[in-house]
Amino acid sequence: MTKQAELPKPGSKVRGTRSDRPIMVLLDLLGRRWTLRVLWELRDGALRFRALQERCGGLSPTVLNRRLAELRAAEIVALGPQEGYELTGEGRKLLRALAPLGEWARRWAARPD
Amino acid sequence: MTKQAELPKPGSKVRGTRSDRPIMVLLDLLGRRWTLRVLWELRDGALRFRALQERCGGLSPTVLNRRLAELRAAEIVALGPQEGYELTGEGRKLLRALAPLGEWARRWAARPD
DNA sequence: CATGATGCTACACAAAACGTAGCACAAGGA
DNA sequence: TCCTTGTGCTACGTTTTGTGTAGCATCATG
Repeated sequence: MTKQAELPKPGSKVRGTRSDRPIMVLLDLLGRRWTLRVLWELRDGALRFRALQERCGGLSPTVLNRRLAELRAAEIVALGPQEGYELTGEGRKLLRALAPLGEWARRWAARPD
Repeated sequence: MTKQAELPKPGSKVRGTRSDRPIMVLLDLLGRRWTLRVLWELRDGALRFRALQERCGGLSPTVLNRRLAELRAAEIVALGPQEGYELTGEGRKLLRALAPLGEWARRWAARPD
């Protein structure tokens, strides 16, 4: 066993944060490098470790593994033995809550500079 | 003038990402440490530099300044001379797109472990 | 001309992420 | 049996990013 994934959970102090409000915990978790991207890439179904890594532009396995451990500890992502990494029920809800970002990003990218 | 804020914009390659799709650019921007938190803290109105710093648990001015530069370059945040840092019109829309997170986080924190 | 508030920078140190290599295990085929 | 392929994952040296503290320049106020 290696080091336990540092799952931010209410009650424990969060990286640089004194608050234990759920939203802070969540923002901390999602604010780590690649986390949002990983979730996004899982939106259409399960992916195996290496496939996920490739989708994310070949990020280092070190970080991918850590992010996956965190997301699994948070019960947002699960590893199915056949299917690979996939969103849990809650994970899918989270992604749905994140969905408006796609629309916003498209308009944002088209802004006149 | 110091180093230009590395504004991810479509067309430029994004940190570790070869894609120029707007959503990737956005996920990269929001996935930097403290970015989501800073936006969240600005949800109720403008804050001055030091106030914002304190709200974020006293993060270092170095990083806060960099994040603010990025968000200003992205036209998500603006600095009003009297009011302080505040969300732009687009910024407010982005935060509205992010709003469901609060609800999700509350249910998520209450999950039975 | 002090005082306090503003935004911001410098710098030495620590933590996080990167890139590459490779391990242990299991399944499939020769 | 041995070879290959794919699985998730770890080691380790380098680079990038963030931290913590100090302090600067500017401006308004007393």
